[in-house]
Amino acid sequence: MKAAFYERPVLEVARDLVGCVVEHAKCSGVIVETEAYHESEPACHAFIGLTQRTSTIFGPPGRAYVYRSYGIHAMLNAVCEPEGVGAAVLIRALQPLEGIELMRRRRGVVEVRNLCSGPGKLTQALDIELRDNGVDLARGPVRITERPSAWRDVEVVVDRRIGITKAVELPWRFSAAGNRFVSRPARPAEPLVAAADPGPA
DNA sequence: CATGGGATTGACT
DNA sequence: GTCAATCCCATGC
Repeated sequence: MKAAFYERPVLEVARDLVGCVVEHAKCSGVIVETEAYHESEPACHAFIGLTQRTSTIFGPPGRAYVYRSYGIHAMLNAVCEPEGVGAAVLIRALQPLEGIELMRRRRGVVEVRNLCSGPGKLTQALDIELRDNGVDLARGPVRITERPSAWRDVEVVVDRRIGITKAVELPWRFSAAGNRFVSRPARPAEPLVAAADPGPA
């Protein structure tokens, strides 16, 4: 997709990326889970402002922002909104499409469901690393392309982001409804009216 | 230059 | 459920 796709409100891009395809190093998968991050909220790296680490997030939309987490895992994000605004979409899970044997070798596991069902897993499966920080996602080597026809009308559900300690209440995680390749299934949405069973506290 | 904190994962009780 | 691995970067002396 071209830069115009990413130069929009980050929540829209995060929703629309579900169903699109990520490809790199002879492997590909359909995005089934994303999270949005924006400079206005403290869970976003860009919240602290422009630093060496965050310069990619403030750069032109449509680039990859890749950083290391917990010293071990590389995280893949798509930079969004106009240049100068710090916003990005974290790619959290893929449904494997091509190169499954190669993914198995890279991951050291056999179960297809375990190849890309987490942000650190999918970068390992597709061999995405810090060297890919800043690459143009329309040109590659890491590339994101449009939804295959079977995913054209995928149903997307929303709930809270995972694994953060700040701004935990924001419903900024998007996943393909009922998909088995997500890192964690979405919680059912809060009912608008209290049900007969109030549930836990 | 020293220190602390992770947008996680896998192994283990 | 608990917990440690491990590295990059931001911050403070």
